[in-house]
Amino acid sequence: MACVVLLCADALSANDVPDLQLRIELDVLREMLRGHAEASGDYEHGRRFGPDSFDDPSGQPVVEEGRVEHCALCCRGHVVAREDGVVATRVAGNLVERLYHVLFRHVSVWREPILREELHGVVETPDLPADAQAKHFGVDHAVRNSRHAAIRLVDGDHRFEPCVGVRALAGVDHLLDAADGIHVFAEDCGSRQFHDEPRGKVVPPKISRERHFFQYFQKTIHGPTLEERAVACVGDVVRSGDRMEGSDDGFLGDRGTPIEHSVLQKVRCPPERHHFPFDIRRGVALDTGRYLLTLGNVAGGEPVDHVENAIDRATQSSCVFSFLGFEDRGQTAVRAFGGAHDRLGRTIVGRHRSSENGEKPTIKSVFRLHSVLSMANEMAKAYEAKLVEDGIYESWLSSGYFAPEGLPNITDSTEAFTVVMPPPNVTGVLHLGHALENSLMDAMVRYQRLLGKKVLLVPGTDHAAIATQARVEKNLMAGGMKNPRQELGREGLLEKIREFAESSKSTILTQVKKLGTSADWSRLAYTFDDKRSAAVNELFTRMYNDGLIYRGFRVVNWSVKGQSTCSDDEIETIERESMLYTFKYSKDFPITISTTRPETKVGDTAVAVHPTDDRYKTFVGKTYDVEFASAKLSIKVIASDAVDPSFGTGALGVTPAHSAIDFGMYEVQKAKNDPIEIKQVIGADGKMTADAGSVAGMTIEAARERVVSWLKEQGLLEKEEKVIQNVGTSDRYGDVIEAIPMTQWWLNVNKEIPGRGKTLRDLMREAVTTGLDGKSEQKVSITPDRFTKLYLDRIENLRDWCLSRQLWWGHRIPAWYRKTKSLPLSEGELEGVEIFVGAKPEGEGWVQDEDTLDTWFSSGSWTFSTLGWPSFAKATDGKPSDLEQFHPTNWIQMGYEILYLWLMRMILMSTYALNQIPFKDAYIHGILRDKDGKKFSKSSGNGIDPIEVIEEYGCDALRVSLLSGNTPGNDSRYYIEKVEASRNLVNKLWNISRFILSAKTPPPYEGGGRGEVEPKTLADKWILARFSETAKKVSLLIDRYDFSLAIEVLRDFTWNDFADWYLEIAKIEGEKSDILLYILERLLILWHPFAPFVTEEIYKNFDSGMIIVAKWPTVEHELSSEDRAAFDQVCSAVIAIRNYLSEHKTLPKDVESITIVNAGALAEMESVIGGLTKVKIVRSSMERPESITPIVVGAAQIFVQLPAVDAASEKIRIESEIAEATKFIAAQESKLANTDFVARAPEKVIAGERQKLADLQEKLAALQKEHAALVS
RNA sequence: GCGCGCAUAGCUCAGUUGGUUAGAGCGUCACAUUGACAUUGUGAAGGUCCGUGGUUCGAGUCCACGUGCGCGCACCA
Repeated sequence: MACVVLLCADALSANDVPDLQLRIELDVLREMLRGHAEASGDYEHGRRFGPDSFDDPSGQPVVEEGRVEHCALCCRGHVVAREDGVVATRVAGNLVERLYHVLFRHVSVWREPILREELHGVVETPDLPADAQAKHFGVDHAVRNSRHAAIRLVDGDHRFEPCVGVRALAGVDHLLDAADGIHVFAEDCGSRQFHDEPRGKVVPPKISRERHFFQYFQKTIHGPTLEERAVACVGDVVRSGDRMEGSDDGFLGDRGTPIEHSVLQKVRCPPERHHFPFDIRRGVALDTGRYLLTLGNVAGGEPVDHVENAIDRATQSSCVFSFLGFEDRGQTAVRAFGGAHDRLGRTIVGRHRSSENGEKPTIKSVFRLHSVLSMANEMAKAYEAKLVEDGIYESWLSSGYFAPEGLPNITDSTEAFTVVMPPPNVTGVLHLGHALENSLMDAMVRYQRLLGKKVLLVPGTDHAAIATQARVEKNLMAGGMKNPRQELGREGLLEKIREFAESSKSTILTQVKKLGTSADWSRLAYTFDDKRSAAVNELFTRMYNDGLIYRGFRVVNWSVKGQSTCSDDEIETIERESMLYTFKYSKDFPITISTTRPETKVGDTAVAVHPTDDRYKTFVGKTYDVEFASAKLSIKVIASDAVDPSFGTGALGVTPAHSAIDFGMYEVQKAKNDPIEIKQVIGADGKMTADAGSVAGMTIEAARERVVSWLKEQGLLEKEEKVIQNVGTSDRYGDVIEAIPMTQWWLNVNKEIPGRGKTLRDLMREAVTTGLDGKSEQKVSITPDRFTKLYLDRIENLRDWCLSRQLWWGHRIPAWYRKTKSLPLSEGELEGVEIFVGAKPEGEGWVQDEDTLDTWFSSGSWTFSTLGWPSFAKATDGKPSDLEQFHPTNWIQMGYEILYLWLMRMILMSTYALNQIPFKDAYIHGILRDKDGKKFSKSSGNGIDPIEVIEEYGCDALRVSLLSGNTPGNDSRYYIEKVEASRNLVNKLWNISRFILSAKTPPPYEGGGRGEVEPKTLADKWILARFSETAKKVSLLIDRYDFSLAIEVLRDFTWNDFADWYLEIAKIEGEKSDILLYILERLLILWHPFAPFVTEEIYKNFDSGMIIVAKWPTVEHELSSEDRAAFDQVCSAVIAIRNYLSEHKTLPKDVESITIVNAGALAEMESVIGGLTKVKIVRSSMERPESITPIVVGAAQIFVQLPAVDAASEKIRIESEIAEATKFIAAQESKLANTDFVARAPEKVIAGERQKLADLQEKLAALQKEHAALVS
């Protein structure tokens, strides 16, 4: 079995290792590490865990002879060989990580050694399999967080996070795992835990970047034989001919030059050298096969001369070396020590030059260096979102551009664009769903701002009555309280909730800002603040006065746990198994009935049958007195259409007090003047009432058992069967909803509104169909359209809305009673009570209703209560009010799960109060799910904090990843890989900009924008036209709310057209700065809605103010079809040549020349073709070279002069091309031979097809000619 | 039971009113890479567009039926 040993120099002594070869390595490695430890000030730590602490609990030799096939890396830690030949390793090491970073990551992280104490968090963990452990620690996460951790490390406070330790492990494991499915066991350091069993197989890396490195590593380190690798350890591998000369002008010089590959220097190594040499004393150089990677030693605080000595030694041993030094914080000077030249004699690594003032630079951190660079005026090598985002957001805030009044060139007549933010609940922290919402909203709003509109995004939060109260009560109960309401009382609990809500609110608002949301914070609203409360009271009062709100006795949804009613929309139905009992009330009772709720049967007052059911016809109208479980029941047999004669016995026991359906029958009977009784047997406390006979006072469950056993005793139970039943549960408290009759406040949706001639239902319907009062500008469109249908369906089945809640956290109902001792709970008590609705009435004895309003009552008024209704609805001093300017709002986004809860109520409230729709367009998005398609939720523990993602990848990357591939109304999944890809895209944009801006500083801005540019070459024309197309398309797509496609189009242009084609051509043709800047500036604007931060940061290089208020570009550049065809041909030619070279396994540098015959448009693009294919000589010619077979691109033939070509394989290539062409020609011909097609298809389509055929035929002819030549 | 959605490359998803040889990202394989970018470049492999039938000159796209998955609503006595 192949093993990888992860060795620990500190822990091993050579004597432990029987294998000589290995022992040599170990010696060397240990020496190396010691040197490393010494130099890094780490030695003492190393000693603490030195050889003495090594002790193999199993008594096995540390490494069994012949077992070890790879010796890869070294590190502090421990090695244990197990009987199965697997070598378990214990790794604490930072060296591995250092190597790892050095090898694969440029600068970036330079970790200080991990202290054992800090690792305890990791060490002290339960024994879990490694993958579970990885999950437990979030290893992937930790990997991603390494940079973040490093920052903390070098800040000098040495606060280590457990993830740092895991990070080290993860890195090593991945490296090793890359070997070949080897079992690698990683253990944490610390002798205390030494006797632990290894923890199992480590999961392979998931993140692409990491994988890439491993492959790279694997390819290069794991050479074919042990000898090679062993010898590589000795250090003396670079031949004396590889000179190492000092130089002062290396690019690591003293002039503040960017460090480039600072720690990692790439040095061309003779190809035959495939070893990784180490300098045993002072540094490490790894030959990866292509490069010799040299790593300078780290001298943590050591004087430079020490390092210099090291260099000398290193140089003597002919090991290529480089060293770096850094001065203290804030200084830009970076020094390179040592030097090296590549084979061409060019300086690769600058040699050290002592600092002028004689001070010795010391190495503190690599990361700091990066910061230094960012602080300097040049663009950093990679976009570091973390370093710029907060600053940029600050600058937006202080610019005033978030407020519509603060925007430039705004007048009263400027078109407004308003969006209200769906207010996040103040129940904790934001989740990824919020990140999606903010990305959508902010992209939209920024786009509109760039179009020059008077843009307002109103931010706010929602007190979320039930959700918040439930959360706080839960927290209190988790803290040991039994019944928070009882123990704290109304005011006490409210105080707690308020406290929680305020802290949660401030957290949330900070997070919303982190997401880059360009909201007008001066208009910040809260559903529970004074202004919004005033709007709520006003609405309630008006509706009451209009007779729409009434107090009614009704069966309501009751949550025993929450001690409150809830609306139909707040119920979540779940499936569960339950028993269906079939029985008679008594022996004499003529009809058998079924139920799943036997305990409620003590409240039965009737039995219902279908009117046409012959079985029971004779009983209808009769009343039977029975004694059921010691309760005296009077059961009347009634007929009702609601009964399904085919279900069960076709007869139904009617419990008016505890079933909405039955209550309906109760009302029908009352209306028919043939009333049945109503008898409440379940109380609000979830227990049986005094009316419940023998089960009075019992819990529901106990009562059920009791009734069932009674039925059995009496021999009344006929059948017992298991059924799957849907029951409603409270979505906040989770308990099963009981139906209980109560007096509550209701909103009547079917009553005509005085003076309007319409009901609320009518208004809600009109708003999405014809528009209010038939006005099309008062019509709400819903994207995607299918939700309109759902909405209308719901409208048709709408029932009165139960408004009152027995919660404390919320708007107290503005109703006052007089002459009541306690609040009425039953129908009868409604009478004789004086009710006043509005602000507190005059006079004595008024008591306010204890209840609060459904939270959606206040949310429903959100679009206009945030804009000043009712107090500031009118213009003052001739200035239009917010309401006049910004309502109806233009656009809103929300998830489909609140379509009924919120969208509907907003339409209701707004059409009622203002006779205006709340918004013109509603964009409905789906739910964001985790990578397995599961909903994010606290209980499944799959929650992801968007802020953490932002810290790691940047806000722009998160936004782009959430918006791309996400279509309206459809759920989407969240993948970290997607964020990574988006981060790469953002970085690409950054580097494109860096390249362009480093060539030329944008000229001063002159009002009206940087002037138009004139294309000089074909490529110029092409890119300008492509950009023009892109800009138009992006506008169109955003107008259609197709953010995903807009991003795709932008990405395609940015990466493929602009970076990969045009920028490469620009390098060849030169003198493109004007066009590049022209496009870049406008491209940044197109990107800005999606990636606001990076674009703003880059835009600083343009003297054009802030990009947030830039002008959306309109670009008009056309491309003639000839030019387009010509450019396409160039591209095809380049691709064909690359392809050809790839097929022939030939590098471009080995191609002597390329000759193009019948070049046509290609003739003037020779240098471009040469540049793009990296072939030095490209020429067009009338004469074809002898004995080469060309690539055929259109009419042109391209002859590539390879060192050697096999005629037979050429023949095969041509033949396969001929076959392919023939196939398509045949298809094409048959299509055109179809008379129906020619007769009926549009002209344009036919012409296109003909052209295609002609092109193919031309190509085929050329191919056949070549084939003939080859054969002859 | 009624209604809605989804089914396209190994994975996640795009695919605008029907019109090239169906796309992207990630992943895979091979190669390259010291002057913007290893967060890179180049090339390749990979698809019966769930099935059947229909409309049409032409269907991933429209229609019907079927299959599988998901969701909503109602019923759930």
